[in-house]
Amino acid sequence: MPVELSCKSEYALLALLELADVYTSKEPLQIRQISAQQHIPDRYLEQLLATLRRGGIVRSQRGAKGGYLLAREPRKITLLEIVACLEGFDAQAKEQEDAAKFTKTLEGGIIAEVWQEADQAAKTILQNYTLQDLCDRRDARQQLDLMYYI
Amino acid sequence: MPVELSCKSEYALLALLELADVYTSKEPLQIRQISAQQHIPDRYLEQLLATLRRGGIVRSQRGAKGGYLLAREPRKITLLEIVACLEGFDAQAKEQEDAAKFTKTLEGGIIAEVWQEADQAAKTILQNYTLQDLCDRRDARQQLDLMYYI
DNA sequence: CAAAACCCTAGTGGAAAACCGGAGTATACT
DNA sequence: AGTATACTCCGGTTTTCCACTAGGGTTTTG
Ligand code: FES
Ligand code: FES
Repeated sequence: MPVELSCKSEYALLALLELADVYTSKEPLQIRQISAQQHIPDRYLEQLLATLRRGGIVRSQRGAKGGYLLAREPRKITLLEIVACLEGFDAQAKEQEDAAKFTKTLEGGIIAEVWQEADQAAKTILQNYTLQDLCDRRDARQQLDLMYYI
Repeated sequence: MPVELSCKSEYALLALLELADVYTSKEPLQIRQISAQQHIPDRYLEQLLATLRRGGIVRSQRGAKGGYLLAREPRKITLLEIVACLEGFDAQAKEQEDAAKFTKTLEGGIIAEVWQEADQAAKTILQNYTLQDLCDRRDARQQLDLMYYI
């Protein structure tokens, strides 16, 4: 119940998985291709990729034959970093003001502490997964499904 | 970033802390008193307490001289139970449909799995805190603040 | 019976999230 | 150089959700 998976993060992860698949080719992937493949509204995905670029997770190449590439190897990109990039900036500010509001009262401060502990636990999980891990896991699953099919 | 603390949960926890304080007296506490003490909109708190009652966390006594009491000792009420009661029912349904939507595609399923793992980690934290723990922690903090003041 | 409390159900307002559109800018290819 | 392509910036719209409000009903006390 407590951990949210926003539409934003989901779209971004799907897009990054696509980029991770073609990472070794060094060829950029275009918004259109990704949005068609993963059924994501292209104009919206554009915004997300721009945010990821500003966050240093993705590189972009402008002009004809342009597109997006991962800025680093999939092994070096954690899920926490991704979601922090997308929701982190304003969310972090939001969190600060929430903490401030709560800490005005003693009880509120205690509650905020416990919630931060829970939050930290969830973050640690996401910290320990990389894009590569997701790819590997998906490939393994696909193999398994194939074997069952036969 | 990922763990939400909704207004609902916050209000409910504050109210339950009040109830926990007077638990031994076996005297019911009224909505008005709680809302005044913790600055919670009374009409809203009413709904939350109703939900907590349906969830078996709180008992109510109707009529004049009525009010609310904890259904069990504070030691036997976990924070997870509280938040699950408040956001759980529709959130759980929501979660199911999300999982179903994601699992339609292979990538979506993988992502959902990871998120559930993170969610589980956060839940475990909340599972291991009871209302009594919060009270104790608050009291300890209060003592400390007092000592610094002197 | 009347007052005090809880009990239900619905509805409102506003903010945030998701999504769309248009004009601008860089790049590649001919 | 010129044109097509694709990213970039920024503003607007739609939709969804949440905190909150409201009104009428039921139970208990005295
Ligand atoms: S019920 Fe909300 S994450 Fe499981
Ligand atoms: S930034 Fe969202 S919980 Fe810490």
